[in-house]
Amino acid sequence: MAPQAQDRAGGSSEVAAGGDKPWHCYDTVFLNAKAGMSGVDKEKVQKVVYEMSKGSRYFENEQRKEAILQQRIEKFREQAAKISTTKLAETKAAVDRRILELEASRNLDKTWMHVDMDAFYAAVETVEDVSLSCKPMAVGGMSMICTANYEARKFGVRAAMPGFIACKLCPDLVLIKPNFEKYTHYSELTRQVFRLYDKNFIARSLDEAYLDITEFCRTESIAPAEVAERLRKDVFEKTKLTCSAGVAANRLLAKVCSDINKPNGQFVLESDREKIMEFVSKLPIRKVSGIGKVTERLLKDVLSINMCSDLIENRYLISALFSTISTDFFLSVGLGIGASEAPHEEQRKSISNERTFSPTSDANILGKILGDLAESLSEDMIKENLQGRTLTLKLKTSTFEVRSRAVSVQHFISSKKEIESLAIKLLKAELPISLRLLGVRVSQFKEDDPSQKSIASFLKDISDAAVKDDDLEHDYDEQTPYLSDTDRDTSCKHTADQWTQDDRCSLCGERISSEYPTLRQEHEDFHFALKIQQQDSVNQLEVSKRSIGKRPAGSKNGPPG
DNA sequence: GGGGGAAGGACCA
DNA sequence: TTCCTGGTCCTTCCCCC
Repeated sequence: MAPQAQDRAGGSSEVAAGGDKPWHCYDTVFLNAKAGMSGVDKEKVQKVVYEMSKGSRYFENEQRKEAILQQRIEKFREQAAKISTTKLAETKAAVDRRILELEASRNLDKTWMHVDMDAFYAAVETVEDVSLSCKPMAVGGMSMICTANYEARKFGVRAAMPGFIACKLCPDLVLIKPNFEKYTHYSELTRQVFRLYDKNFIARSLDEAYLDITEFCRTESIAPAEVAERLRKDVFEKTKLTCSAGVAANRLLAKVCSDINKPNGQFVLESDREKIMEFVSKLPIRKVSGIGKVTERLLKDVLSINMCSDLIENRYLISALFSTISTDFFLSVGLGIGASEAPHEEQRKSISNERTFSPTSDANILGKILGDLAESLSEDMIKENLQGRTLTLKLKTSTFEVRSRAVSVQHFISSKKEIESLAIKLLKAELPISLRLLGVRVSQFKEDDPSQKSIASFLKDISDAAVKDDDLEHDYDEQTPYLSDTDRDTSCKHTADQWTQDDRCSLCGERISSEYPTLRQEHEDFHFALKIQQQDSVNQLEVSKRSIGKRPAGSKNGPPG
């Protein structure tokens, strides 16, 4: 897994330098060449992108980020200059030991293939409308392009580029609206082929997958190169789409290899340590998945690292400057070591929904958008049977600054009302504000699904939890900011029909917020269960009720007990 | 000082 | 006139114990 975050940024110090070619200062991700863009007039593209962008709020924000990056680079340089020879000597032993450990973990017995469909969305559109085949075409809209065909790439048009800039670069560009149902259908056709080679293949997106072809090569007694050719032929016959493949001893290298002879090509890297080290010595760091624009700048500008082998040459400085996780990643890349075992089944960690709109500071409009987002997120969560206890509100200001605000509750939420109510609370704390994007995300999922349980097991669970932890008073985390005491839900020991209009229990006077219907529902479910379990003693049930909304026994996701 | 939540950011397709 | 969306992981900061 790639390390990310702040300590992996970098920079060339031309930010607002100006000069007679000011566009050289403006570095965006879509100036990075992709397959099919080798003959592009980079100078012209850079100039057009700069001219179209300068002065905009987006551009100003990019400059702000660039300035921050520069500061980080300077800080790193200062730190690097301060590292004494004594400190480096101390680092040396640990780093060399780590390299030996990584070498010991190198596995050359596996054969991985990375398959990448060529300009997938654009290719699907062309299969369905052959007249597009010789025209420059991109899938996307005026604000953003998802992918461009190879004709369009000749003009410098590529994914992640705004459509209006693409149209300036290529006035004859045909823009097609994305149709994800269509792409999903074709993706499934490719996956039917992948399954024949590795039934446990790892799908990374609609157009990419990793296949462990070790067994296939062995049982069929054929070389990996032949397997790749056969698979690509099968995919084409099934879909009329071309793909590229990379074969290597691990997924990190296989991914790099699939890009080498793109489009409609393949590259096999022999599973031999010497060959791998030679390959890595000529591999620019930016080609590695996990090293993006910022990390590349940091490594280049601070340590003059350009090729992956430079990571090993600079290993002591890297170790002294970066975190253990980052250092481990860089050393692995430098040695050409990557994951070669099948990964554990990955579980979703969060689910979200966001929307960009014309900048507005109208609280009513923002509230309406939040309501729509909450509704669609709730639908997605219900479809996937998910409930979570942390809600994060994402905001992008009209000046493109991104912020997030989060709140955790002690019960699990999934309904529109709960999501909306928490999101509105977080938004209110930010007003007045002018925004161009709002997003809602729910995380910290329930580990097991209570809807699958019988009422009896539900009762048993809450009863078990109660005897482990019986001092719950409030439904919110004690430390949660943004919420006053009056916002806190309070558990109650009485029956559902004793709630008054203002959600206060008529017997004990404690308050339950009407804004958290799940808790309320749980309460009512509990009393419903109470009626059908009349043989249980009142005492036992009161204990059970007090634990509703708390961490299930043994759960890692709950708040501290 | 360690654990955990919140915030921000890098990166990927 | 128009610079996305949805997801993961990492780091830093801060609070609490």
